[in-house]
Amino acid sequence: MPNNEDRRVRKTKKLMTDALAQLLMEKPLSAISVREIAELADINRGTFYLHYRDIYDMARQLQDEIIEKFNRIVDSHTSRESTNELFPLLTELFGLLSENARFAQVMVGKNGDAAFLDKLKNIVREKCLADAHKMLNIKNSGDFEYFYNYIVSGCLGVCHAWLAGGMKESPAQMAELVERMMLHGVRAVS
Amino acid sequence: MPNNEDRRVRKTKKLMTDALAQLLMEKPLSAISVREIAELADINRGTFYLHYRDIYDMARQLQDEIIEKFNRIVDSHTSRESTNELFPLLTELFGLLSENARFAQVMVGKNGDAAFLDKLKNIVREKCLADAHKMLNIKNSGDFEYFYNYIVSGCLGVCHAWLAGGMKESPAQMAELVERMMLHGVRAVS
DNA sequence: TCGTTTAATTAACATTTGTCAATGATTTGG
DNA sequence: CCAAATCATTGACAAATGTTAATTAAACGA
Repeated sequence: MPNNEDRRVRKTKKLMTDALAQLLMEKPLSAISVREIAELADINRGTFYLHYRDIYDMARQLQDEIIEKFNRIVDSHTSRESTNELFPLLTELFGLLSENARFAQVMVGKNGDAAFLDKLKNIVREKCLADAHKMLNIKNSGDFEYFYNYIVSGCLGVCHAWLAGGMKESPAQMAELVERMMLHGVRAVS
Repeated sequence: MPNNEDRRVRKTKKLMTDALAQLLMEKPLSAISVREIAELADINRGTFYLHYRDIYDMARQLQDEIIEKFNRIVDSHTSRESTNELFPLLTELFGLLSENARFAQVMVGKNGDAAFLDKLKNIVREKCLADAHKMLNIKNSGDFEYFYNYIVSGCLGVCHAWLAGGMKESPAQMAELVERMMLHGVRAVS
């Protein structure tokens, strides 16, 4: 039992997923039809609806698999007394992206889904805000909300650039770069 | 001649645009149908297709109107010998957002369109990269691409937070805040 | 104001999307 | 291996989407 799903389900889901990944390389989700996926995956069109409500539901479920892993990583780095070690957390997160690059690359890019980015942002918000205050050494300012958004969105932009550029750097290298930018800003780096 | 379009076109386009804006307040573009827009705007469904190919085409055209204005503002601040004055440019851009808040707020948010953000980023890339090197005082590093993405995406995240929060601050206040974050990072602010 | 031009409506149509019951095929647990 | 359960396929269907030609209505220029 390699999974707790029926082997047939795994097979057809993989077929559909591969088809979607292929289609996403050339057009946005909004231009992809169920019929296309079914034809490319060589399955009956009705079969699609046994698993997903529509194209967007399919994308959301695939996203949620990544989100869940993202969540677990963040949890494992904030629960244990929060040593405030940013680098190991970032390294793991970049590793997660590279392992799921096929979809993450699209979902974070111009053909991507803003809701996916929003979910990622909210996870960070809920779980890292306390730490963020400490780490960033921000005197409790009314502008904190903007600082937070600047940093988190900036990081996601870097993730996108990394994925789009073919992930030339290692997760550890990216973690180091991002940590420095977060803590000291761009100018202090170089 | 208040516009170069037929008065009827202006009227129906406004009806459709208002209907879309209203619908976008409660659901994403992918959940909005042509039929809904037509009913809400009280026009014939076929009339929609005289102006737009589909919902996404409509959104894209509305985006492009904002993009065009964005472009003009950036141009007017980079063409004239580029005094490198960031603050006036940012102030105008935040002003543009506030004037088009009804759509900008959605397009930048979680129900938004990643392609819209991508276009904005690319405008900045094409027109501000030279200036950015000077302003940010970055020694030509291989990581420049990441710095650039961090800053631009960070700024867009701040724009989103500002729009989503009801635009409590003035464009000038936001310009000042963003300028400081861009040049000196978050930590140096507060 | 009048004729011309252009847009909006209507109604019919083809295509696509989503749903469903019946059937056939495969997996799983025993 | 067998039987029960689960899944995929098929074909039919309703609803939604997109297209079109003919008609009606409105705006424009002179």
